[in-house]
Amino acid sequence: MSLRYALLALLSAEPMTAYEVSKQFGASVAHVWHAPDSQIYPELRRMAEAGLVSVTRVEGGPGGGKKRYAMTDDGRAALRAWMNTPAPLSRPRDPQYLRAAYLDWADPGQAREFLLAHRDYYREQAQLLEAVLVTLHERTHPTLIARFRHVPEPERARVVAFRCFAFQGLVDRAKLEVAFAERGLALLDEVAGPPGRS
Amino acid sequence: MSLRYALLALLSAEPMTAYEVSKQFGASVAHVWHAPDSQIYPELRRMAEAGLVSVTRVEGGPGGGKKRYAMTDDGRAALRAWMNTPAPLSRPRDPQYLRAAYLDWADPGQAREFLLAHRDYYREQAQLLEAVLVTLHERTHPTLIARFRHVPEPERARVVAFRCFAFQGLVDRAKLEVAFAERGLALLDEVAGPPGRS
DNA sequence: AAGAGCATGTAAATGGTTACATGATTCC
DNA sequence: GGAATCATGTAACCATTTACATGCTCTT
Repeated sequence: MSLRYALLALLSAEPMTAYEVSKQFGASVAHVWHAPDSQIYPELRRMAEAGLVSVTRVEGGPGGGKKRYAMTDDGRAALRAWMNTPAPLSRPRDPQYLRAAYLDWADPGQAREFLLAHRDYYREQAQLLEAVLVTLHERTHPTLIARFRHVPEPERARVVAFRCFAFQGLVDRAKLEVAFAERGLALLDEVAGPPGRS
Repeated sequence: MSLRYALLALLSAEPMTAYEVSKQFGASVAHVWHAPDSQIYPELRRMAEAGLVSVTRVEGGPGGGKKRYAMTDDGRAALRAWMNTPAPLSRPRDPQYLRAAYLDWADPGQAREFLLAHRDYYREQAQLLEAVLVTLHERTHPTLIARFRHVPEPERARVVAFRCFAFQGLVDRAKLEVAFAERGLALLDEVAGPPGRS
């Protein structure tokens, strides 16, 4: 059900076509809640059926017959209600750490590959997230710009602060994963003995 | 599919009845891959059908007609193969951070509740995980004891090292979440203005 | 004229959650 | 005798993944 609220959060910035949703999603909300197009399109339709968003056909422009989705008052209320509803903390389900815990079952070479991939992925993520964080601080993030067109100045600082709070958390997490992988790599060297000392 | 390998990893320690699996699961693997009984029992049956585990009926003892599951050579091979197969990194899907990013939509009171719950949950998790970590270091963890009955001494250090590596990672993560929640709480105070200075 | 990107999905399978269902045994 | 816990699941539903499917428009 979170996808629904992830989409509402995005649409709260401004009305968009499904395609724009799908693209802007990738640049913001997807960092906390990934979803492929094949989930976004049907969910938008269901949200329209539920009255959380309104649909208006837009003619002209590239690809005739686009639909423009706009959050309704019901949608706004639903998002607010969800935000105010305490949710049970999600139980861990992490294939990466599952592997890490039982890495004695893997070939040493594969274990190294696994940890290198982990490190590199989160290094890249950290960079990417830091780049997003900068655009949030500078208020140059596209979705933020769109949102601020109808948010009065006094509230803007508050919005920026929460977005930055979350993205800083994501950056910290990514860096933690890098450190984790590096400790794992050091451990592999240790367990195998230092190179050249078979 | 990870559940299957989580269960194999657990059964690699020693043969167990489904009930023992379900209980020991909670004390070890569940920290990286949670699963309820209603998922464990059917999955064990499917694993037996696939020949990854063997089933023998055990009479006597409490509750006549228990089944004892033991990992087969095929199971061992499947676990090893899975461990050596690079898996794509899992995309983020985190309801907690989704909320955090859009906390401007929540009532300040609810936002505080949310962050307090987050902090307390991960504080407790950190404690719990640290307790598990100690039993791993000391080699008093039940599953580890069972496993070591058929693992020769020279390999034991390696096994302990990887388990500790993963659980230390989990502890670090939990602590990061506590720090995250605390930064959020500080932010709430800041945004609302310090108390007594309306 | 070809290729990138716009635009919109459907279908089938898998995996996971929630709620329910039942009966034995051991400890107090 | 009652409570806890041992012991084993089923059924229905919901969410997610993967793969496929189609056709337009703008740029080079």
